[in-house]
Amino acid sequence: MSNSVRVRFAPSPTGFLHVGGARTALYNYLFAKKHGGSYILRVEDTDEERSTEESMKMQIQDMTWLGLHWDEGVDPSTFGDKGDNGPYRQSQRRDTYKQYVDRLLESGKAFYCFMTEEQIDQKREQLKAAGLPLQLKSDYRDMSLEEAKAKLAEGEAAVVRFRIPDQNKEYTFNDLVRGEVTANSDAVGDFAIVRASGMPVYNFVCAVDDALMKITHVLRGEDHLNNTVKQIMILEALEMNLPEFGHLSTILGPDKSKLSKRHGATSCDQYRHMGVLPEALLNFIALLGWSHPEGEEVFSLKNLEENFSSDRLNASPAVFDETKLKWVNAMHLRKLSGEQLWAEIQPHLDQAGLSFDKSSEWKAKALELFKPYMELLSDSVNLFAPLDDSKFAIAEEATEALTWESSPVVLQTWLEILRSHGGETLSEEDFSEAQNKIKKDATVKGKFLFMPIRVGIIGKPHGAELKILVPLMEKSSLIERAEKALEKAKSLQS
RNA sequence: GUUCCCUUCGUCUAGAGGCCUAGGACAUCGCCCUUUCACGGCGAAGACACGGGUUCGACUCCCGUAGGGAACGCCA
Repeated sequence: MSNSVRVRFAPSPTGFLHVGGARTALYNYLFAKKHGGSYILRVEDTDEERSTEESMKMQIQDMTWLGLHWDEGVDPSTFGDKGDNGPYRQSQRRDTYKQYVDRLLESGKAFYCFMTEEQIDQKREQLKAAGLPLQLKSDYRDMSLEEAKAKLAEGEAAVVRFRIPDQNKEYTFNDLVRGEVTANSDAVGDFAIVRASGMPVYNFVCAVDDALMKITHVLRGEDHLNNTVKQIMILEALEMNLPEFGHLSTILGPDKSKLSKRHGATSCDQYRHMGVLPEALLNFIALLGWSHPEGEEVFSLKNLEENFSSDRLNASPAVFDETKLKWVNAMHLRKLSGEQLWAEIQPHLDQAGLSFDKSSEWKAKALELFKPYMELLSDSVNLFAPLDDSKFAIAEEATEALTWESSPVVLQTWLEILRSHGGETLSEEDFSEAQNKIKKDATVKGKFLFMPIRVGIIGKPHGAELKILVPLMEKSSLIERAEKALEKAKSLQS
């Protein structure tokens, strides 16, 4: 029944949340929403060396930032358990795993293996030399449990391995994104399910937990495709229910190799700091391997929840194109109200040391003006910098305009108009009038009129429309700037 | 080495045998708007990896080849 759908995202806490992980999380989340099911967050921290509490918290924070909230799993605020199928951190489920390991051991479907690393390496070399698949068949696969336990009692170290069937067996399953996938049992060796330390290994815990947590659909990265057979074997050996599987394509870098750090930013955290909105990131990654039924390119999470379906998932790998991400971000930026946008850019302005003690009307107006120029929230820094008096400077590329013969006159006239102006600020009309007056008095037009004024206002030859920019500025500030530009212009004349 | 997966414009993709003269989006280029830049509007250029089948007909189905990716761990 559709309302019993249960999916999970199961990251291992060994670093930041990668955009690929975020996409897997997103698709699982959407799949649950679409079917009115549950979305579970399980933490796969069985690697005691690499897993850290810190990573888990960062990843949880990133997922929360993205707005991908889960129904069950590690609680995002207390980091305890939320839901009835916990604990949700595999490191806390060792007792549970032990029962299932024992079952396999007792039924002879798993065994203790005492091979040393050297012995295993040697065996692999032999297989390689013979041109055979690198699938290990342990020397201990037929040792009785009693005998093995005796060896254990003597203090010998052993891992537990799953016993691969002797005769080749074919496994096929219907992959949600790839259709029928077939694999043979001889494509895998006697794989380890418990380390010598007693901590079980991924393929085992993953399979067992999916069954125990009643997961119905497993949507995960393509890199797990080959693991699926192992997990099916475990589940069958334990007579547990099999979930359905769906293997998502890999996300590639611009050079078409798997997206990695050398390609630049790969973590959600990095994109957040660059000034990408969570919904924009979600929007963009959703399109990496999935397409909207209506062909829409810009949409909200809500829209995604309503329109997602796994049959529009694409099996081929996709290149992560930052240029398009920025465009998507720009589109989302523009949908925000002035108040919302200001809240988003505030941290970026703070970081750049810009501060504006202005009314919310002023902020909204300024933002309305700057929106079309923004792709990333961090672009606000360059946009707003001209409005911060403490940051005013005549830019290098502005000097040419100041060397024109007519420029000092233009600036002088502009200054006089400002000084004789009554109010504290200039309206758009005031500025238009001013421009016309300068045009007449200084007898200049075109860029000779326009450019020096611009430089006298923002210190740069390019930028937003002055008629909207000027009303955002204090007259006193305009005067000060014009004076600086005039001074510079005069010095350049000689 | 072995196995598995993938292959439509530069990039993301639409396409479930005739609707395809292969559609859209980003990027690129041109024009318009604009006394700057951007936004916006209009337009251009740009792809079915290759070879065999199957079929009246193939981007769509099958088989090979090539290319790319992944897996073969006491990592997940």
